[in-house]
Order: sequence, then C-alpha cells, then structure tokens
Amino acid sequence: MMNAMHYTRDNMAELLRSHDINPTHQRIEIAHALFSRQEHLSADQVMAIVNTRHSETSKATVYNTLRLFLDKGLVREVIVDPTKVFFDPNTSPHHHLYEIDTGRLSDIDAGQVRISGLPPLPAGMVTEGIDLIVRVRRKA
Amino acid sequence: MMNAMHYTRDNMAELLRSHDINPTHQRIEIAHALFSRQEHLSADQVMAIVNTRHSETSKATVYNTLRLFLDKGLVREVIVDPTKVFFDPNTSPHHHLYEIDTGRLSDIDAGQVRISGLPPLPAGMVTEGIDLIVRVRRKA
DNA sequence: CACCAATTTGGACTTTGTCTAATATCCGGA
DNA sequence: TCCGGATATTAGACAAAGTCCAAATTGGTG
Repeated sequence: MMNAMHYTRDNMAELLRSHDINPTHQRIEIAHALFSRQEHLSADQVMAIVNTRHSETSKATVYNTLRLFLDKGLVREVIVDPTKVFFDPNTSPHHHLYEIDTGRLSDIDAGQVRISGLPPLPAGMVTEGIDLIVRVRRKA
Repeated sequence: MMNAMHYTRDNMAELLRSHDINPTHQRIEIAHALFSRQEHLSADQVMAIVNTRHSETSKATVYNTLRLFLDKGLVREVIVDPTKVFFDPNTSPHHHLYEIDTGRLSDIDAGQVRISGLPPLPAGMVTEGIDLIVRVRRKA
C-alpha cells in the first residue's frame, strides 16, 4: 500500500526494489508509464510512451518487462479486447469498466460491489481471480 | 426458445431461420458444431470440427459466419484468453468459468448469482453487457 | 581492468483474425 | 429452361499482437 504520492523515477525504482525487481533504466521507464496515469495501457501503448522519451526500448524488452511485472505481482492483466491485453497497475480488488467505442478501460472500486451466490468450484480447483467487466457504449 | 432437444441438422436449419439467417450448408455445419456440445469453441476449433466432416469450409466463411451469428444474437462472444475468442451458444444470462491450465470455458448459471452495488454508469453510456469471469486453476 | 551474470536488442517467426477480388450458388421471372 | 442479380463462399495476401533466440550490451565485483 501507500505507494508514493508522486510518481518520480526514484520512487519507481523503490517500488521495483520492494517487489524484488532489479530497477533498470527501461524497467523504471515502463513502470513510470504505467503508474503515472490512471488509464490502463496495452503493451503497444507502453511502447509508444516509453519511446517518446530519450532512449529506445525494444519490443522484446517491453514484453519481457510487463511479464516480469505480472509475475512479481506489480500489475494485473485485464483481458477485455481480443486484440490486446491491458495492464493494470492497481492490484487491489476492483472491477473494470470497458468503453467499447473508445477502447478505454477504467476501474470500478470494489468497495460497494457485492457478488454472492457463486456456485462451489469444481473439486480440486482454486480461484485465480474473479473478473467483473462492465462493457458500455456511448448512448446512440 | 425451446431449442430442439436433439441437435440435428434439420433443427439447426430451423434455428437459423428463426434468427433470420439463411441456412446454408456451411452455416448449418457451424451451428451444429457450436450447439451440439457444451464446451465453448474458438474459431479455429470450429474450423477443425467442421472440416473433419465432408466438405471443406474456408477460414473466411468460418469467421464470416461466426460474426453473422453474433450480429443475429445466436451466440455470444466470450473474451477470456488473449490468444482467442470463444463463442458461446447460450445467450441467456449467465457467467463463465475459465480453467486456466486447460483453456476450457464453461457456464455458470446466473440463477443464484447476485451482483449488487455497481456504481452508476458514466453519463451518456449504456450497458452492453456484464461479464463475470471466474478464473480457476487446478490445485497445486 | 577483466569477468560473469543479468539485461536488452533486432529481427525472424507464429497465430489469430481481416480484407478483397474472383467464383459459385440460389432463386424468381420470362 | 435459361437468365440475371443478389447472396455466399473461397483462396490467399495481409495486418497486428506477441514469442523466441542468439548476439550484443550493461553493471557490478574482485
């Protein structure tokens, strides 16, 4: 909890270290891209952002890094669009709102939302996550 | 409602007609593939199944047809896996269980499930659908 | 400085899905 | 039956997201 209020690159390095990730240049830039805005980004958006600033970061590194962040629990993967995966820097329990027309993905705070009556899981299974996705569209 | 209890090709033709779809050979085969099993299929699975039986059906036709079925409300699209879209012949309200290891997708009856406390939608937006996806994995 | 491990990189490759222009099929009317 | 137009189907080229790998770079440490 209590991530730094300002997403400086130093704070990003700190965050990475606290998640057991060696804070390299590229990783810091990628983390900064993800954490310093509320919209969720896809891999190619991350790449575009990171490559505006100084050095180039390769596609392979962006994908490697995003997967690393996933593994280390720094971000969550949100699958709403068959053409690309979004990465969500918020790993606390919450849900998602997906605007079909614009492709924008935002959070729904789980605070008020209650889901009850889910059937028991099949034997030998454990829950990996519950994704509640509300798809909306601009009124015609 | 009251789809035929047996998924004969004649019944499929009937089903298609009732959804305002011209029942061609290929469409009947594809509908049959989707409706005659409880697992949800992806486009390439549909293609594999349809092409075991007699005539060949082209990739383009499979995709065209699945989109047509979608538009006509015959099937639903389920997006759980970044690598492929699943098609669900059940359009009544229900949720999904996704087995991460195997890639199998099955239904959760919405009967008992209750979702409450969703925040109001942003102004000018209408809900297009609410997807509740439970991701499970075989216990280690 | 030299070395070793970790990281990054370009580019080839795979997969899912789209697009298009040509062909085939179906059906109603003369 | 034959014709013509609308509807379907097709092969194959193409696009975009993501993976993979071997080579090059980087960053400590002794």
